[in-house]
Amino acid sequence: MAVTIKDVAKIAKVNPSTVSRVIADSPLISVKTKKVVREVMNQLGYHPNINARNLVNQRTQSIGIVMPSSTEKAFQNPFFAEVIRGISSSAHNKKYSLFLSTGETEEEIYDGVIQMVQGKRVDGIILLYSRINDQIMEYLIKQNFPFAVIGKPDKNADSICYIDNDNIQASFEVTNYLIELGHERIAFIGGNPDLMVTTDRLNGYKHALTASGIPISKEYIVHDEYAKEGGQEAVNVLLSALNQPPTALIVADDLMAFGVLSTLHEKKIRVPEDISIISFNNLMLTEFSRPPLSSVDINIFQLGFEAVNCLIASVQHPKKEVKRFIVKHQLIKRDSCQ
Amino acid sequence: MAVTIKDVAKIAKVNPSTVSRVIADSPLISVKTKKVVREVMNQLGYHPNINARNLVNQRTQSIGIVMPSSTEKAFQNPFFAEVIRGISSSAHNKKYSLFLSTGETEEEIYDGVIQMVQGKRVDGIILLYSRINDQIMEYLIKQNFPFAVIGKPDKNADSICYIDNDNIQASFEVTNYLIELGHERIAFIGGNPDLMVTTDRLNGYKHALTASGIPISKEYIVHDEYAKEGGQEAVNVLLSALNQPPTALIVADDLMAFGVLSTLHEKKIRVPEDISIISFNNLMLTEFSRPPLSSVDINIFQLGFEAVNCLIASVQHPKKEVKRFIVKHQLIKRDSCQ
DNA sequence: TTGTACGCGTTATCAG
DNA sequence: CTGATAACGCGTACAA
Repeated sequence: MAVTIKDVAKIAKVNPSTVSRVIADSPLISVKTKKVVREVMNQLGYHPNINARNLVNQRTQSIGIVMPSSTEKAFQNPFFAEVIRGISSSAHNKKYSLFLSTGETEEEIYDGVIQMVQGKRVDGIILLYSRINDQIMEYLIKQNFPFAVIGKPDKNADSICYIDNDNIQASFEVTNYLIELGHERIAFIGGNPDLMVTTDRLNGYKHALTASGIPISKEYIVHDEYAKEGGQEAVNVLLSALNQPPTALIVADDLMAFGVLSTLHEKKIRVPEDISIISFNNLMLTEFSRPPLSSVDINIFQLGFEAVNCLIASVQHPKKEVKRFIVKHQLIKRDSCQ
Repeated sequence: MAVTIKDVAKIAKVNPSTVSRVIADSPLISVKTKKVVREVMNQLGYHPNINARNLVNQRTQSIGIVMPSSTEKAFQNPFFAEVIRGISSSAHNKKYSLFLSTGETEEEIYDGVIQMVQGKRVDGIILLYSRINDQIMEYLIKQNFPFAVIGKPDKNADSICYIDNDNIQASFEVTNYLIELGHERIAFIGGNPDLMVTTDRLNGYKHALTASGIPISKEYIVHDEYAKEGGQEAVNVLLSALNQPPTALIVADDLMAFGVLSTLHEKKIRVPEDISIISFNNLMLTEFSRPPLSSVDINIFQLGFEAVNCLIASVQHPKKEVKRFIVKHQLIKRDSCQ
């Protein structure tokens, strides 16, 4: 059995409550007593039992992280490693721990969240994605449980704490960049259309076209979730089936863009000579592709970092208005557009 | 205040202990009582308080995951997402939750582990990497705390529960593959030499050379940690500075291989015509590189999956001999070698 | 088959 | 400044 507060108390010849106060560094305790107690603590190798502490405090100093279903290909996107890095960094600063959701299906993850919340295992939750009609988000709202979303909620956006890029604007700029390069036949390859990030990027693209008087063609808009298959299929649809194939591609995600690049190469279509391509997220890998991929840096790390800050703020001051944060983006020009 | 076991008891007109037994589905309780209690539980929306349960049970049904320091570039390697996917899958099967270490420096992570262990926050720990003289591992051994390592421990290997590939053999095969293709000037680009995986892969390479009577040249062995800089520097050292440059490269990690590929391209050195290249891990991305990268599939998912199995086995039967698992590997030939 | 009583390790309130 | 005591929510011997 591990050493408890009582053991320390006994040896230090004080009451357990005194030891507890020493741990909390209460100013009520005399310097002398503190010193004695701390010595005994070190000597015995005392460490507080976190479960007991959580139980009595009614809070856990830990945050639940909800990832997409691990069966989804999206899970493997380095995006998540990077948000978690940001989350981890800020959480550590604020002395919070991280709890990971597990589960392969929607349903399993949903149940896991309920366990976390009702079981009082975490003080707040961060959703690493935002999609339409998400039951988890609805549940958290109904429970009035503190949470933060990375991405833009599909509804109730004004009462939800979320951290996002201005994806509409980013996509608008990207599209304009291509237009300025002289392109008019610009296609959009999106990911899962249920994700808000996809719709936002699509909308920015549409706005930009409209603003420049270029008609929006349904044939130029393709959705596909998976990097490889998506890449192949999208390219086939856009370049083989159309008699007016696009001269530039906007791809909603770097990973998918890799798939597209690879398919284009197989088809002996040169980038950027024959077709330009630009994507989003600016993963570390974009500089290694051939040609190096132009991409929008969305500061993934900061998304995670600020999510924790916002969440903790709303955990500590549940009444205050919800915090929000828009993380800056930046178009990184490499060699995939001309 | 949330609904507790007492609330349920009161309404169901039974004793709290009876409710507790119903939760545990004790065979002592009559079917009738169970039904009544369960109805009340549903009606009130009862969920057990996990902290209270952890406290009394002296176990938490959760596993601590220790990643490399988040400042290290290695953190971003998709390898980790994939192990965690495997861990998550098995953990969920076995009703275990996951707890993530945070911390940027060595020291912070070490402290975090101590908190987890002494605070009784987790029942066991999985180390996602293995390197020489790891203080965390030494601590866990000293504490006799259940843990599993992904990779091979540098010492006490026979008393530690670990999950690994046969990296020596894998590297041996890879090297032979290149030798069979007719290469004799084969270089090795390794990662962090403190990692066991690096040494194992290096050793397999050396064995194979020796077995074929090819002398081992120090000039052909380069270590570099980072994908990009590593790629550039390694290529410079090997191809520009030597008067007998290698005709084939074995790279210890796909990510680094990307860096190498990119640098080679800048230098207008063709792969595989001018130089062959092969690497390890078979990340999803390897098929997108140009040329698609030959790589060793090490079944990352399974590494994580089995790690949980081994760990839980040793949590539940601390006396039994430690479990081990060697995950199979497979050489995936693509187009980067000739 | 169910109820009683106690303990798990802390913190917080109230005396002193 | 410190001690005694009552929670926190649950599980489990022991009793009935």
